[in-house]
Amino acid sequence: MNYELFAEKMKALSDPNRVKILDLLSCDTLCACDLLEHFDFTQPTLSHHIKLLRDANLIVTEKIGTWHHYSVNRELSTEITGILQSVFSSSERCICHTTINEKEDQYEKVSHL
Amino acid sequence: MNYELFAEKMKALSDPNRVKILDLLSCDTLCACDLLEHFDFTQPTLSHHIKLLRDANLIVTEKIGTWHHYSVNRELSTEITGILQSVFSSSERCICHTTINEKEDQYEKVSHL
DNA sequence: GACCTATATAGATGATTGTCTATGTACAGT
DNA sequence: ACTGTACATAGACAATCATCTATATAGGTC
Repeated sequence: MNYELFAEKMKALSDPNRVKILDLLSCDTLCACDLLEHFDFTQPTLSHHIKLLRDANLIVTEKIGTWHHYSVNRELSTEITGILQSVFSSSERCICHTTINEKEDQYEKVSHL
Repeated sequence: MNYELFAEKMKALSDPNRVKILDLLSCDTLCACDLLEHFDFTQPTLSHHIKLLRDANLIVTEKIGTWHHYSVNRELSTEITGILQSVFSSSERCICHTTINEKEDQYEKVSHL
């Protein structure tokens, strides 16, 4: 697994407002103006959060005329939960199964994302 | 769900070094000095990361004499993946199922953590 | 008690983050 | 073309973060 890439996804989820955005989008595709009604911050701040979520591939955007329709990327949800469980559960490449020298190599090479 | 609490767990996972710590601990209980061999930073920095992981309840500590033995809290892993999936999948309290006025109330009340 | 080892804490510092105001861009209707 | 609306970008700023050095604490050993 690539720790950097996974940590980036987690960072995108590390703000309560962004989690709320995902939760709001989980049921229905919404535009920015619809989302904004549920928050106290300004439109540029929402735009900033949406950019971070989009960069992390957690949401996808469809432009229709002036409106942008945002929806969650459910594939990434299953991918993230899978990686999370692999982090928390023991595996062959775990330290206790490798010598000190083998270990670092493996941590560099293996990549899930 | 409580967005704040969940985001805090995600923030604890948002650093690649902390993810690696969890992965290292996932197979075996380790002490700080064992963990430190796998990183380039100093002992106080490791201590800082461990504190954040412990505060988030992602790892537990058992003191035996001078040594501290750290291990992952697997219960929290399943809890987090469950919440993550509920964020990404639609539910009854989703915006499309509630009126504008009902909605904010529900987001305040419901709590999973 | 003196010393060593394992870990935590304190305080400093540069980098990153969340938010704001101001402005830009892109499309629609008149 | 002009105006309005939806969203993005730029730049500033205060707060938070990851890291460091220095020091403290706490448990062994002699």
